[in-house]
Amino acid sequence: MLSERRLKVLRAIVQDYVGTEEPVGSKALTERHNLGVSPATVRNDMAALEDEGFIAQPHTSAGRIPTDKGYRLFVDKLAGVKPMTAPERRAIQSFLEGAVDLDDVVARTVRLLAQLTRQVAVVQYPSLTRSTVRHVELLSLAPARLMLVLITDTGRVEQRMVDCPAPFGESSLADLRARLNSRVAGRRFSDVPSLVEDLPEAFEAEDRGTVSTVLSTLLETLVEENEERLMIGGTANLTRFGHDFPLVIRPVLEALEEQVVLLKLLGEAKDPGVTVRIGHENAHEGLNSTSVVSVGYGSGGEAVAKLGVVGPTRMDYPGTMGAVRAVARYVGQILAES
Amino acid sequence: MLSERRLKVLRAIVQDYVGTEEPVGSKALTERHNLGVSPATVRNDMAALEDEGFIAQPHTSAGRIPTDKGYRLFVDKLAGVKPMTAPERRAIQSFLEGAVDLDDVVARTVRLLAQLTRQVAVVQYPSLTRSTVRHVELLSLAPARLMLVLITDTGRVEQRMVDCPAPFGESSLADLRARLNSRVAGRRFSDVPSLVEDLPEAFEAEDRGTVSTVLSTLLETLVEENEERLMIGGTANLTRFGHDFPLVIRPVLEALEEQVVLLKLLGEAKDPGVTVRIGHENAHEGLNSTSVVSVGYGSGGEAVAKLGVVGPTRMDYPGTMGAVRAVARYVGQILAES
DNA sequence: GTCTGGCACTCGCACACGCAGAGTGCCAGG
DNA sequence: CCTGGCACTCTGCGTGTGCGAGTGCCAGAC
Repeated sequence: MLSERRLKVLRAIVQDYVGTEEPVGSKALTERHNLGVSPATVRNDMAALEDEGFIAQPHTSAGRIPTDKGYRLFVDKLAGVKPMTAPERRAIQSFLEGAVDLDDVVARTVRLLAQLTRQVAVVQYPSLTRSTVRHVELLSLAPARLMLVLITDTGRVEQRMVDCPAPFGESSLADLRARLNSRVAGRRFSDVPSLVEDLPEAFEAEDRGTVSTVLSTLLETLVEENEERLMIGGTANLTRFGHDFPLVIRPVLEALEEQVVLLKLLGEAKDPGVTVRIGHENAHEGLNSTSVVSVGYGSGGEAVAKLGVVGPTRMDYPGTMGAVRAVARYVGQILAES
Repeated sequence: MLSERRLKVLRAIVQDYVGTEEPVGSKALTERHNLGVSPATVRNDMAALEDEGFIAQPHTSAGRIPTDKGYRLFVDKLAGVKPMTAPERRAIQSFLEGAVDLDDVVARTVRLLAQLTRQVAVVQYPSLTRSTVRHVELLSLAPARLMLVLITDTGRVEQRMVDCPAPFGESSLADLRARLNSRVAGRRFSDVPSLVEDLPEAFEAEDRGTVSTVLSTLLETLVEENEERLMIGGTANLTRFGHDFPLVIRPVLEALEEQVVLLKLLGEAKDPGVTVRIGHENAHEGLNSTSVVSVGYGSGGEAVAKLGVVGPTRMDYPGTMGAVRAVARYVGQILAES
């Protein structure tokens, strides 16, 4: 077990390194933090921390930098979440309040997060699978062609074309529309399949084919996981990454373009609060030199999607976690209101 | 006026520089292109080209690189558009054919363009202002709250909440829906305002307020220029930009995040064919070291939106122009079919 | 007139060298 | 267990030098 002072040393190293981006040595440490001991003592502590794998030196006779494991300890034990100041909160709120629709909410959230954290922001659209149906609309485009429009409680709209096996009359259409809505409106997506199962039976034989087609299209839309979309922003902040540029940011940019990767990344974080994944804790190789700070957000009490930021492992964890948490909270409020 | 051979020299310089990314000297030129003259002669030609401002040397006694003006001449006079090969065309087509909805078409187009050109791809969503209305749907969410859904011929769906000044009955709603659609379905957006102008008069006094509100919301949606969206991709290709990294790509990334900037950029290109804007021809400062190759595309004969790529001024113009043109053509086809 | 070969010149780049500064590990003493 | 001291090891930086690529110009050939 590490002594109290060694933990303090680790914390000081992380803080200094995050601030200066340069390996920190024993002398600088004692000067900037009043640890009450001499550099030599700190050196011993550092040697111990290095043995345990919390810090490392890039080259012999250079200062130390934290390892992923060191950051992990720092995040878990040594640092809290830095809450936003009152002016910051007000700024967040007023920035988000101007949004006119869901796209706009997401877009503003991305910009906001990117600006606050000066990192790359990722915001997942409120997920279909966990939200509820507000309305299902059916439009007749041609005798045997319908358009299915699904509206969710988060304001998201999905539409699909449906080619009917047989022409479908206006009255049947109105009937189906009414029945469908009375059953599924306000219900959770996951409940929909069982709720509409027996619906075709209520129709004439000639219409059943079409009804079934409509229903299966609806179900497809609901479960279509890969339709989960997200928006990213603040990629210009990657240029702040470090000095050894191209090699580091290339894979990051590539990973960011693979939405599947990002969705998986966000999805893996099961923690109800703010989740931090540091360096190699991220499964994707291109993100091995980054940390991902994410959190769920939702319109009601429950989380329906994730948002977060991607930045260098050398980041201001307390500040970033505070910003991410605050933004998630306010986005939730905005979504609940609309 | 420049002699024929001098133009050939310029062309050779551009081609070599694009290939090698290094300043090209007189000796290398005569070796790689059979110009039929000696290096000394080429040197004289190069001096002339430099006097005219088509090429420049980064440092005394280094080779020459083309200037923006040089690239301009190259694009205008010296190079054609390199058509795609048959296999490439097939690949484009089959890649785009799998798309399920408009978002997917745009997303696939972006990926495709980025891969083909190895540059940053930008695709504007089919613009509202030039397309036609397929259907307008009105849903009652609460006694005095409606949702307006607008579906365009390009498959785009826009929705807006409408708060009514007074409760609005189901029958009035059905009436309004029917009247609205009979007037505007299939019409161009620009014609809609005059077509619905007198619509409130057909309703009872108590409903007129709501009808007017709905109409103004509809018109707002139609003209809302800033709702023009676009998708970008292939930003990882920026890492191929050059050696002097951060300084160059930082402003480019920033410009790419400003959708307004990009939309203006695409909008400025009035040419019906492929438009190329080189270096300082781009108004935005951050893009002064990039070239933008863009073209309009559309579902019918007419262009409804733009797409293009952003890359270093040192790019393969014929190939890029070919790829952009080909992709635009096939996207147009796909949109027309759906 | 135009092209060519030759020649002297200019730079940028890569490499070696040396030096200062920061940081370390270790040890003996408080 | 902490501290001061000491010898050692690196990195980074500035300087100097040689090499090679490329240029401009000029006199002569076609």
